[in-house]
Amino acid sequence: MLFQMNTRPHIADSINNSVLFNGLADNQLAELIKIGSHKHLPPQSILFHQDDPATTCFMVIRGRLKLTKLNDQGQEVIIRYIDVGEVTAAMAVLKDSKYPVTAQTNEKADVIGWDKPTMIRLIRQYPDIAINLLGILLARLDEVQDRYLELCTEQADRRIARSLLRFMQRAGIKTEEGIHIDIPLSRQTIAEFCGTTLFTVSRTLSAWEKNGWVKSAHKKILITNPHALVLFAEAG
Amino acid sequence: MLFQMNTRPHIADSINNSVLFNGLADNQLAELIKIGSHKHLPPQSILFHQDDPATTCFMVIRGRLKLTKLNDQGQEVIIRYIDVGEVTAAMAVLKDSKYPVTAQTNEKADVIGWDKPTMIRLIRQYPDIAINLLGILLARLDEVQDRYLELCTEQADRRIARSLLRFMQRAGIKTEEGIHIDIPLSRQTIAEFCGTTLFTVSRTLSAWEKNGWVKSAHKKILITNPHALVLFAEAG
DNA sequence: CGCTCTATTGATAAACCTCAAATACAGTGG
DNA sequence: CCACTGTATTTGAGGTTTATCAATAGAGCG
Repeated sequence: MLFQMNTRPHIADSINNSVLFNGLADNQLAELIKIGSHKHLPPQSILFHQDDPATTCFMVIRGRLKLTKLNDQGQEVIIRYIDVGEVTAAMAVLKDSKYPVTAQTNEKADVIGWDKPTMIRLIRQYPDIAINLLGILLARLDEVQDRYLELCTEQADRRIARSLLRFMQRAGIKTEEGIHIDIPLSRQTIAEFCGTTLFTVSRTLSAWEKNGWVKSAHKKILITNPHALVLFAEAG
Repeated sequence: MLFQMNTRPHIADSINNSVLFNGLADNQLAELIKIGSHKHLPPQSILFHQDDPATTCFMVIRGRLKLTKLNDQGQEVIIRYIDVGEVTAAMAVLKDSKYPVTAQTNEKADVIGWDKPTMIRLIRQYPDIAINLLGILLARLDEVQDRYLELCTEQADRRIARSLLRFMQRAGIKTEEGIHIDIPLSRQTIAEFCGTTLFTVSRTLSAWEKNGWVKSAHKKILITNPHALVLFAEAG
């Protein structure tokens, strides 16, 4: 176990810093790493599809998962991103529950999966996991409800601003030029996240680039004036 | 306890049929009824406000709560309804978590509240409660995400159709004329539920009334052709 | 009966989507 | 290194949806 933790320090770190397994001892975490099924995902691959929902709970060890939903016409909407140390398909734990979302990668990623019986056993063994899971779900419910409110009441440019700020909070890296968002974000991707079209996103970002609020180049976004963006998002 | 259960059969029924307390024995339920703080809510009253989030978990015993969110400009959006036997503000259980929504009544309602220490004690005593709560949260997360998808990708009339169908599922009563929705639904209310305006709802319902799909009269909605509504919602 | 809240309907305008065409960019294989 | 190819992005024109505003009518309630 120690060997594993030394050769793959990122795995132990991810699990150790995860909210789900918060409170567990080191040897318990090592056990988790051992019993989980490790999976490497190449870029643009699908971990599970909404038409065939996961029965396994996954934690991201490296990279990032994109959780999406498709409607009848095949239009895609981004529900959220799952970062390192975060879990998805935790509902595989619960009997009779389906959670129709699709998880895919933009860039290569590694995940650990624990199947239903294992998760149930884990929860019985460490009841804190259930409590942690409750907290995670509540945070996500709250976030989606916030975005639902925004989608209902705000217009596209403000939703785009809020989306950028959300991405910034999740994956922002400070540079001397500004805050760089460390996710490859196409116009299409941003549009799918906040419910608009890539054209509207393009026009809006062009305008903000003229204002000096952002700088963008092919899937890379740099926020040069976060303050202005916040003011715009909140007050118009 | 038996006395209480006999004089207020609806309370015991509500708790007994609740998902949250599923699996608990009768005497345990009676205990819950006893230790909870009972509250009667007149129509149009606010149980808790998003600016002052609840620290108590509430279960609806009679009537129905409306959960809403307000944005900066005071525009209201309906997150969901909490029916008899359902709970809200369950996050009061978790330390450090805030859940900024407003719970209010349209018509008079009764609720039982359990404060944070009580809920924590209950969960420790009956771990099934945490599992049940997980299931409830997952179902709600899924529902909001569905509506998020719809709001992103579908236009107003189809969202209205889907909203009516959701209300029908929750509060539909079969009559010889059709299915009556047993919630007072104004045009404004429907609009706040699916992210449009009362004018669009009014026009849409007028059109459907001409089609013979629905019949409506002052906050009362009767769905006379559910099948047509389903077809319209799914296929356009 | 009058007051207030709700609903209808029309006219207008704004936001934003759709489509088209041009340009820029990244990666690939010669 | 360069042409080639497919993907991203930009920008414009035009059209549709839907919000906004206004004016009126109806329903419920004291």
